[in-house]
Formats: sequence, structure tokens, C-alpha cells
Amino acid sequence: MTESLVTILDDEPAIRSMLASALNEAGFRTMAFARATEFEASLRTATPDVCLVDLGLPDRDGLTLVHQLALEQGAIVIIISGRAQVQDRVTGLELGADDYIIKPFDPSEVVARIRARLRKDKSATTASTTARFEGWIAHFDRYVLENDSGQETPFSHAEGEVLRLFLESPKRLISRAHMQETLGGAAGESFDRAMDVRISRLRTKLNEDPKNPQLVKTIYGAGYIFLGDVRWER
Amino acid sequence: MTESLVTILDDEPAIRSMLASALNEAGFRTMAFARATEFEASLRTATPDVCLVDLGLPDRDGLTLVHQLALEQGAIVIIISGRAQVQDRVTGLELGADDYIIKPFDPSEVVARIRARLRKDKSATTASTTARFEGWIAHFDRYVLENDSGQETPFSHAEGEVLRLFLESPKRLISRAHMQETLGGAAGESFDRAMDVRISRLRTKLNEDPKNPQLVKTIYGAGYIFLGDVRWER
DNA sequence: CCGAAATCTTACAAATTGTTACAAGAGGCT
DNA sequence: AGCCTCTTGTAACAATTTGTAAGATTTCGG
Repeated sequence: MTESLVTILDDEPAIRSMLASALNEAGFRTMAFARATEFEASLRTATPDVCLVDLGLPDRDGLTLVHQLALEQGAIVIIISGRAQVQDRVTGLELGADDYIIKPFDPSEVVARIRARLRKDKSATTASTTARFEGWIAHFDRYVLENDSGQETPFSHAEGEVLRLFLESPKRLISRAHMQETLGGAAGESFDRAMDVRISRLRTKLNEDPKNPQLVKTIYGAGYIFLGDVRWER
Repeated sequence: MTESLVTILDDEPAIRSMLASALNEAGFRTMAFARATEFEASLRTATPDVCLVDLGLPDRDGLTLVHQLALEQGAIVIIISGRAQVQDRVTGLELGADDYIIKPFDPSEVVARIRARLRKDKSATTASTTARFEGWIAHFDRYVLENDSGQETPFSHAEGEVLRLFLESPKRLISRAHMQETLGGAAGESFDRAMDVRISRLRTKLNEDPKNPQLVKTIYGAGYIFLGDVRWER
């Protein structure tokens, strides 16, 4: 993610240029459109990180567009609107917008709000040193696993690698192949057995019931999946 | 993540109770504090998902607290403040706040903004897919089938592939050929028998009466059809 | 109502994964 | 160095999932 791409969709030229210059100055790449049709055409080639959308568009219901964007694209959607009623804001946010800014606005606030969204978005994927999940706290700096009553169990480097992989993509299938690439390095012939053992040992440290694991689940023929909500800290 | 925990930090009792009741009504768990010290003490035991922070605190500089929270905990931090200048908002957001709401505010907007943040936060880490149909709930993230009385039955990857295919085009004929293309990969010669077995096993998990299946119906010479209304939750 | 084709079901075999025991290696301490 | 502890991989065996085979059952056209 070198420079984030921000698209501007507003029918007033003055607002387009004001936003574009403020955003460019702040280090973003920008693309501006006056109509929804043009904007949608551009989506086929470019993938914006943030979409600024004015609700008062001539050729399309803005709210429907916002809903689509938020749902189909994973993009961050920020509404810019002259409609200032609380009810307008609530429905806009409920339809999937990530923020709602009222005209007239100050460009520097728009920049600050965009940065806030992008920051959060990124911090969800960045490597950190501590993670909380389902009553556990994994301290990767100390190689220690802490349970909900504060008791600590050390874990080894190999176990930590596996655990980190799981905690970095929870509720997602992680294929065996991917694990060996990321970890094992040499995709040796009989190394795949070692992977099993690592996971087995990790499971016992997590007090998993072998018959019915709650956190580390095996998908026969596909890989593993880590259930449980994870939150990284620091 | 059953119910998200929201902490409220504000020295005005009226605001605390207004926020708390609005949030509880919206289905959140809440904890309210009048002072930063008490609030920080609570962090040692509870882990809030969202922190609402008033900047005008008697015993602490609010901005410093916000900075700490956003940095050290991974929580979502929303500033609530009477200071309405653009510059205040910009610095608040730059110090790590995820949103900045100005007093006086409408509680329903606060709820909407919290929901918008949580939604994004979750979609970044989860790929949760769930489908409801005829009293059943299929949890594809956990590989579990839940019946109307809440009992859970695990299903395997192979069974899940078939079930997903059905649930993605309900009330529509699915030809055998199409199934083998989409699933089986190698459209082997005798693989078609395996398809039958998969479906058979799926049927037993769905408690289908072999003589008179209600959900997975076979069309002799053509393929299968899945009856039943489906609602996806993604 | 009969027979051929299609489909269902059951039992079994093959492949994948889990678990345990053991041995090789790395460090630490005296 | 020598001994101890801890980590990690390997090997062997158990458990689970999946596909295959074959007989039973159902469907459809006459």
C-alpha cells in the first residue's frame, strides 16, 4: 500500500477541486467524477481504497450506490451531504457508509477522517506483540500464553509461529500448503508430519478437547481454521 | 463476540445515563465511568470493544488518554466533546480517535456510528458465512449444522461443498454434470458414485426421510433440486 | 406390471490427520 | 567437559474422513 487511492463523486466542480487538492497535498492519489455512471465505469479498472460520495447526485440515488459500494467492494465509503438531519445520517451509516460528513465542511477534517479509517483498517492486519482471544492472551514478546484466570504457560517458537498464523487470519481456512510455505520453508517430503505435531502440541496448551476442538478446527483434505474473535494490541 | 462491550467515560451523569440506556436498548453491554482513574482500573479486568470518551474530564487530559487507548488497546475510540472547532476534531482524530462526535448529540447517531465501526472492524477479520433455511442454520465458518432446537451437528468439507452448492441456487435444478464440474475437479469416470454418497450423507444429517425427502429432491435422469427458502447472512 | 437404467445405501478400503514415544540437537549450569 | 533440560522432528500406530464397490431400491416407459 504505497499511496491510497481516493475517489471523489460530486456534481459540484468547486467541491471536487477543493477535495482533490487537499487530498493530493496530503499524499493521496485521487480521481474525481461528476456522475455515478462515469464513476462506476472506472471501478472496472481501478480499485479505490476510499470513496467520497455526495448524496445529491443528478443521475442516481446516492444511498443505493453507497449500499452497493460498501457491500460489494470492500472499500471505505464516506458520505458527503448537505442533508444535515440526524435521521439522514443514521440511515446513511446503517446502509453501510463508514462516515458521514456534512456540507459545508473543512477539507482538513475530511483528510483526518480518511486517515483515521485507513489507520484502523491497516492495524487489523499488522503484526503486533499481544493478542487476546476467547479468554486467552498470547504474549508473543515473552512467549507466554495467559488464560482467563491469569495463569501463564510458556510456548515455544515453533508453536508461536503456528499460533501467530492462526491469529492473523482467524475464521479463515488456512491450507496446509500455505502453512508449510510460510513456516516450514523446505517443503520437505516428511515434514508435513511435523506440522501435525506442532498443531497437536498447540492444541494441548489451549486445553482443546481432542474429540471436539473449539478453537483450532481441522478441515479434512483442506487445512485448518481458527475460530474465535481476536484482538491485537499495541 | 456475543454482545459488544461499550464503555462510557463522561463526568456528566445525565449524558452517561442517556448513552447507557440508548446503547442497552440497541443491544450493547455498557459500563459507565465518571473519572479516568476508575475507567483505567476497569481495563485490567474488562476489555471493551468501543470506548466513548469525553474530552473534558476533571482528572486527566482526555487527549492523552485517547492516544493511549487507541495505541495500546486495540479498541475503537470515539471522542465526545463540546469543543466544536475544526482544529479540535482534526487533532483528536490524528491522535488515534476513530470518530469525533460533537455535543449536543443525538443518541441514535452515536449508536449508528458505533455500529458502522464495529461492522468494518469485523469484516476485516472475518469471512463469516451463515445460511438459514427451513429451521436449520448452516454455519460454514464452523462447519456446523444447527437445528431449530439449537442442537449442532458437524459436517465435513465434502458435505459442506454440496450443501453450499444447493443453498446458493435453491429451487433450481442442479445437474449432476454441473455438480461434478464445480466440485469433484477430476470428472473421473466412477466419481459420480461418490457424488451420490456425499448427498446421501448430507441427507441423513438433514434428517431427511429417504422415502419422501423434503429438502433435497432428486430428479430422475436430470439432477437434484433443493427446495426450501434460504437466507444468507454474510 | 416388467425390465432396464438410474439412484440409494451399506460395508469396506484408501488416504489424511492425531497422538504418543523416542531420539537428536541446542543451550545452560557447575 | 559433563550433565541436565528443553525444543523439535521422526516414526509408529490410532482415529477420522472420503471414495469405491456391490447389492438393494426406485423410477420410467411400454
